[in-house]
Parts: sequence; structure tokens; C-alpha cells
Amino acid sequence: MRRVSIKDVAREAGVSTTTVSYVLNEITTQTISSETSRRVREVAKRMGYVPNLNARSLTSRKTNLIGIVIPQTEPGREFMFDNPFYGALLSSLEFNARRNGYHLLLTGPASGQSYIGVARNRGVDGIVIVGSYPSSSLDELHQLSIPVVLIDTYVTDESFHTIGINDRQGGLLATEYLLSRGHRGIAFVSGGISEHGVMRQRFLGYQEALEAAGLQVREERLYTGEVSFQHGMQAARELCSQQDITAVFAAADILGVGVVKGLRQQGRRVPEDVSVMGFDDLDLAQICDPSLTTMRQDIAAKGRQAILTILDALDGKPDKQEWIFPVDLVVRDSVRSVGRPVTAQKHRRPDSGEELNE
Amino acid sequence: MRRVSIKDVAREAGVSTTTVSYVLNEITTQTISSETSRRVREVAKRMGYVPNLNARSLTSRKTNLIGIVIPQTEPGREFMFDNPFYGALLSSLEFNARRNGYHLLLTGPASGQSYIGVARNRGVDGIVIVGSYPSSSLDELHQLSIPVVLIDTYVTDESFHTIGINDRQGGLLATEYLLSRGHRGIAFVSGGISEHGVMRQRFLGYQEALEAAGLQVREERLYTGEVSFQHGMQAARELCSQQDITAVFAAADILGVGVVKGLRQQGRRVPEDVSVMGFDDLDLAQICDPSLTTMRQDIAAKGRQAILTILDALDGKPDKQEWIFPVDLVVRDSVRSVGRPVTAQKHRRPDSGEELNE
DNA sequence: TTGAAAGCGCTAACAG
DNA sequence: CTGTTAGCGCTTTCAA
Repeated sequence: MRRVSIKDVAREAGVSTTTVSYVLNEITTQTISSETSRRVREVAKRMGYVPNLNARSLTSRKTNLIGIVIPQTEPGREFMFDNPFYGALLSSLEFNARRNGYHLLLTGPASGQSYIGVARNRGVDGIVIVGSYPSSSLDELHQLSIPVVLIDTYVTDESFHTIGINDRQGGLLATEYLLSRGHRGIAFVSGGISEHGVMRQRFLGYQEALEAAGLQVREERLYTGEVSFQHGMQAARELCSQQDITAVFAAADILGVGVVKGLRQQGRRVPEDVSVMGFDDLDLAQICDPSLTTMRQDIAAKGRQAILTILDALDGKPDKQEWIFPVDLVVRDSVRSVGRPVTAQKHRRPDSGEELNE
Repeated sequence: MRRVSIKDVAREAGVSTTTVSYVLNEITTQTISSETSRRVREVAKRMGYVPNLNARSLTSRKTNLIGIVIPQTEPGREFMFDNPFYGALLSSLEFNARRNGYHLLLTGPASGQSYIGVARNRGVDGIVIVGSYPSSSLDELHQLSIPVVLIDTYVTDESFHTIGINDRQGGLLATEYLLSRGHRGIAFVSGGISEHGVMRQRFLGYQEALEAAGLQVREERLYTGEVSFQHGMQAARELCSQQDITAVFAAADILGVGVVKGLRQQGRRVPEDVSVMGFDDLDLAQICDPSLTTMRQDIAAKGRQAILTILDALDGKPDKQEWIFPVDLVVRDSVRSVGRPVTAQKHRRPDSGEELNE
């Protein structure tokens, strides 16, 4: 049984398809007698007419579809995302798209194939890309002449809108906090450090904080890999052999909780033996025990702004948008103070986050 | 700058659009000279031609689109899913859809509106619905004459395929395990218990196990609410006042980790003071400390089978498919044995999961 | 206030 | 081996 089309409605109502179209789309430049209008509406309703958006897009050149590209954690891996971060972001994208009359076309990057293909095939009106990709892939995006929003990636390209947080400052603040607690041996656990990725920025913040404190980044304290619970655990296992590490800065909560777990398995207590900082402030941070001290970012805001930015661009706003949301330190239970070196300050305010003014 | 269409290619290659269509779609019933074929391909590539799937769907009556409906945790809430369960499931759905040439149209149920609307608008080829909905909503699904797969819901309707696990048995096994460990005061923490939902089945398993052990379900030990970390914490806080509760069966891991957290906040130790069981075996279960004893289910398999079932139906297989995947007990660290009543067995196998044969 | 006609990009009989 | 033609469902001039 075929779907009822505009033709069916037109025939049944005894008018032309044009008229049906006018009525149902409430075209104000046309004037339709209220009687006709009423009848068309009634018939359409009775027959259960639903417009075919694909057909409509053919003429209107607008699909009301927004493409979302979310990375695979690892190439060839079945799961796009183990990291709850993406679930939260996706939720926000969906919610905001829907309330504005858009639908979401979801895709991971086609393995070995242009991940733009889908967007072109379907004629999405805009596209949101999460995470960083080789710039070769991004080149293809130029060819699509549609609004592109890049979330969490550092490319300086005038034709793309970007949404992110101040990752470098986040890394800086996190590390400064650990330093302020007296830690000097601070390991860094992260995902892959690619040129345009957030991990690199968080690392730079880490480095900057260390150097400002007169310390050096030490190769053997760096644990990069994938952003996963597993990698966090693995890193923790390895770093246990270095006695001078008293704190770990994990550049994502999912890594942080892995680190905590791994440390535990090695018989180390958190934070008594080793302190741990996360990044993101997912629910995970509170689920973990001890609850994770972390850098909070507003994931919902990112999703919301991504959609709004697309809509703005579709509305004809020409300027590139560039949003940087703030990150905030959230102190919980996974970091403790250790005896500070001789450079202790004169006036030590008890229990306050002492600034590190070298 | 307009996208290049089949017409453009045809003109450039000096052939008709028909020929282009034949070549590019590799229609085997037609025979095209290899020279023409080569030229068309070359031109198409050079011009960067990408077929418009929306247009194609107009004639082929096939969109290669699968609609996915994921519930909102709570009506009016911004997030569809806080629960990482949905992220995992969605990943699997996307992966399997893509490898079969399908794309995913993602939507939460439109607030106050038919959540079938999107599917009809877009003409999706099949639809996957996760979670249980009022049966009134499901009625509309009949009108769509497309394959429908229901994940995690108990409706007996011949026209829908279903995929799930044996929730009742899961609830039974979980509770039996707690009983076998000597627990008698077992609380039940879950999401809303709706008629066709999984929570109800898990509850029935809980009830069955209790009754088989000569115990009764007690109203004051039931904590139903939403499936969230928050609700788990809240339930834990409340159940602390009941001294005779020595174990909690949380019908979802996200609830379980909330319960553990809540108990901790009340100064109760897990499992020394109170034992906790989860359900799902998400990563969370291991992130939690102590790691959660739980019922494992294969989320990836659910997603895979959902897509395969749609494809089967689209291929013309007429029979309703009904998949029930197994659940397995995963013993970790959140449950301890308590002194068993006098009915202790003669031969007590140390450290084995003693069966409860009353 | 309404409708005829053309066209969006593509496919599929059918004819040649 | 290839092209003509009609049509998928809808919008949009343009004319009546």
C-alpha cells in the first residue's frame, strides 16, 4: 500500500496539487479561500498525508538534515565511542536540532573512504564534525559549500566554524593545581597527540605549568595512547614503577578513572599514594571512588552552539563563528597535598587553592 | 555553485543520462561498450559526481536510511541518554548499518508529537526502536509498512521483530546469587516499572527468586524511579534507614554505581556493610570501586542483530524474528557472603557459588 | 483565488 | 549498445 501523496489529497479534495501545497505550507504570498483551505486540511488529515521530505528537498535544495560525524576511537574498532563524552554531546546535538526542525544523520567516518561522501549523497544542509582528523580529509569539506562546524579541533581555516574549550588553559590549570598541592612528579596520560587535537593543547598546558614552576617535561612520564578506560589502566600499571611520580594528570575522565582503577590494582591508594586529576567532568568522575578532581566543561553548551551556529550560517550570517567555552576546576577527592618543598610561602592560607607564584 | 548532476556528466561525456546511470550503477542487465563505460567513469570522477540519494529514493522507493528512536530518560529533559548503555548500543547500530550501506537517522521521540512522523517524512526503510513506549505510540507503527525492530521491550505483536535478553531470568539469577550468598534483606532499585518494559521483567525475576526462597517482596524495599546515577544515589540514601537490608539489586549498572556512591556517602561500606549487584556490565561496572558484580549482556550483539533483522526483512524474509540473547553472571567485588541461616549444607564447597536448594 | 506546466536528479520500460 | 520518454512527490513561476 503506497503512501498517500499530495496528488491523492488533491484529487480527493477536488483541487490541484498546487493548492494543496499552498495550503499545507501556509504560503502567505498566496491567498486561498478559507473554505478551500479548510477542506484541503481536512482531507489531508483524514487521509493521513505526510509530506515526503526527500522529494521536497529536490526542489527546495534544502534537506533539513544535519550530518554528524563522530570519530571511531580506534580505526577498525566496532565502536565509535566507548567514551560517554560522545553520548552526552550527541544528546545535546539531537535535542537542539530537533527543536529547530532538523534531523540528524549520524555517521562514523567510513573506513578507508571519504567521510564526506555521506554528506554529499544525502545533501545535508550542514555538518558537525567532532574531533580532529587528518587535514587531507578536511580539504574535501571545502568542496561542500555548506556550513561546517568543527568541535574540538584546532584548525585555522576561515571557512569552518569552530567550537571548543580552552584546552591549553585547562591543562595549565589542572597541572597548576597539582603543583599547588606540592606535587612535582606529575605524569601525563592522554590520547594520541595529533597536531590539531585537543590532547596536544592539554599537553602544552601541562608543559607550560611545569616550566613555569621550573620543572621539565620528562619523556618517561608521558603515557599517550587511545582515549579509553583500558589505556588509563595500562598507563597506571606502567607508571607504578616510577617511585617519584606522586600525581597523574589524565587528559580525559575516562582515562582518569582507568588510572585510578589501575593504581588500585597495583595496590596503590588514591589519593594517599598517588593523586589523580581528570578532565571533562562526566558523571564518571563522581561514579569513580574516590570521586575525581577534574576540569569541568559544558558539553551541552557545545552541542547547542554547534546547532545554533549551523542555523545562523543557513540564515545567511556570513561571519565565521569561533566559540571557546570556559573550563573550571572541580575539586573532589582524588588529589591530596604532599609536603611542599622549601619554597613554601610565608602566609599559608589553610585549605585554599594556593596559587603558584614561583 | 551547484552540485554536479547526472545530466552534467552525461553532457560532458556525450551520452544520455540513462547511459550514465547504467554505467555508474553497474546494471548488469544492460550491456555497455567498455569504451563508453570507461569514458563515463572518467568524466564522473573528474567532475566529482556524487549521486543524490534523495532523488534516487524517489524512483527506487528505497532510502537506505534506517531510523533509530532512542528514548529520553525523562520527558522534557535535554538529554536522550545519560546512560552509557545507549552510547554503546548506538555505536553498534551505526557500525553495522554503515557496513551494509545504510545510514542512520537519529531521533528522540518528538515531544508531544508522533515519533513516527520523522520516519514517514524521510521514508526510512526500517526503524529500530529502543525501550518501551505507550502502546498507543506503537499503533502508529503499523501504518508504516516497513520493518520495525523493537529492542528491549515486551510487546506481543506479530508485526514487530523483537530483540532482547532474558530480563526475567537475569533478575532471577541476580537475586538467586544474592540469596546464595546468604542475603535475605534484598532491596530492589530500578527505573520505572511499565507494563512492557525490561524493568518489570527484572522485577518479576527478583520476585520469583525471593518467593522460591520462601521470602516475600516487601514494598518498602522497592525503589523505582528513573534509570540514572542520581536515582541510584537517592535510593541508597533512603534505604540506609532500613537496618535489615544487607544487599541491593540494582536493575541497571548506572543505578548500581549510584547506589554504591550513595551508600558510601552515608558511611556504609560496600560490600562489608551492604552488597550491591548491577545489571548490564557496562564499563562502569569496572570503573566503580569496588567493581560491580553484575549481569552481563552483549550490547553489541543486540545492535548487530537489529540491523541484520531489518536487512532480512527488506530482503523479503517474511517471518517475524524474535531474538533473546543470554545474560551471564559476572562476579566481581561488590557482593559478600553473610552468615547463612541454620539451613547450611553439609558439604560446603569453599568459595563456590552455592546453589540455593532450600 | 486557483491551476497548468516545468523542473529538481534520478531510474526504468521500451524502442531502436 | 544506447537514447527517448515517462514518472517518482513536491515546489514554483506564470497565466488565467
